[in-house]
Amino acid sequence: MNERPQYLSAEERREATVQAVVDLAAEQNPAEITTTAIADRMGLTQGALFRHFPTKHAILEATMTWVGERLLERVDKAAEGTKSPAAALEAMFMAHIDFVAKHPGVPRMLFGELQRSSETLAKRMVQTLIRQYEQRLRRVMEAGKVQGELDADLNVDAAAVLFIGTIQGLVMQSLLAGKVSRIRRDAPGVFAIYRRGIESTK
Amino acid sequence: MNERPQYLSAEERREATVQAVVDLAAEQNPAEITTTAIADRMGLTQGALFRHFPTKHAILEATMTWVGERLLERVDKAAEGTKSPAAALEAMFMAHIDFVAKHPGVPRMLFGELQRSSETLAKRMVQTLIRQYEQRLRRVMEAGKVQGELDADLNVDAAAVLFIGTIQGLVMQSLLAGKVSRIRRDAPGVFAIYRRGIESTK
DNA sequence: ATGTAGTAAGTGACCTATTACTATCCTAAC
DNA sequence: GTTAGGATAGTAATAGGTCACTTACTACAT
Repeated sequence: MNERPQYLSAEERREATVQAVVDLAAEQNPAEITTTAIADRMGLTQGALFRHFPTKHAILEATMTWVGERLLERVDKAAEGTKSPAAALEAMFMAHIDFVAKHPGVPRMLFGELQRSSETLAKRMVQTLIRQYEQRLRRVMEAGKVQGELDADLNVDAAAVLFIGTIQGLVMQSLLAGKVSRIRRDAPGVFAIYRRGIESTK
Repeated sequence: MNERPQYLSAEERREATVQAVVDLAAEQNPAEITTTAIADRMGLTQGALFRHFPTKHAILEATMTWVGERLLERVDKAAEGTKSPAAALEAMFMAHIDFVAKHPGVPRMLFGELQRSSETLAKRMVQTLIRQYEQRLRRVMEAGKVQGELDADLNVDAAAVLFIGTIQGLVMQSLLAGKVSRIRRDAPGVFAIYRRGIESTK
């Protein structure tokens, strides 16, 4: 047991801070996360955070970077091991659902950041993230159209919007029920309808 | 011209206050709407609001009541003049999109209220609203299954979740682009995919 | 011994709500 | 009609709380 206070390096603290934010966002309204709450969670005093980040906003930016990297990495990896575009889409969906179920605060933070009136850096990062995500979706869908798995007349832009909306709907449902477990439970049924909407009639 | 200040009745002020909140939510982050901002919009001083509402939260509650009544009324009316369940669903969707395009702050307020950690009355009202909405959707969909327009094996609960998610996705897209007009523009394409996902294969 | 991680105690900005006072409206009596 | 006067809508100022961020100092590591 190490009862004495243990000083961490700057990079370790930055990493731990981001983790604290992601965890807190799962438990409470992301908009209401204060620097005091973050510091408490880490066992530090509030002022200590400003040794590693110049502003609270910089903490949010670091968190967005973390989220973006992790989410895209997981979704990409899920798509890699698949044999067809339709299978890739389903794998991406399930990987995304898995990520959201593990970090329920993340989609809420993203949505909250998008609502900001001022053009903050964090908001810009979220916009970039979602655009990159949509680009991946469109690429897979185009491949699916060529291959014949997906409807030849499919509106790929609309399908990408709906893909993300599908997840957003599940997140909303989990907020309604107050249970994160609903996301995993309801995901297959919702995706089945989505797939039916984009696949070719065999 | 009436240059002199004109006093309004209590009920008129309550109505005007709700309108101010709905309008402000369209322009800025609903979470950042202050009583000063509401009062400024109405041409009053901040303290005057507390003549008509005991707390800021009471203002939000009144706004939620307004939103719930208006939205359900419009959706119900749209469904009335239709000849089939599938047509009713499309009319409900378009009425909802029309409402959201006219009041872009509304879905953002609802989602933000759902995120509250504390169990506020306003949060409860949003939960009730969405449940009532889903109930209407399920009823129409069940009728569609009986009639044969919708897939006999359709998971009605999942379809209701996706219906709302579809709108949520469009709202997110409008936030990404910073243009409310995208909602109306993209709605038909997105709904086409949704309908394809739930209708019976002819 | 020196640089860095952390603390404790502020500071000023902003926000909700209250209070003491003023302006306007409405009604009833003349 | 005019007007006294109570009821109500509104103002200005401020109290009290919370929040992000700063500063002066201390503990720790190498």
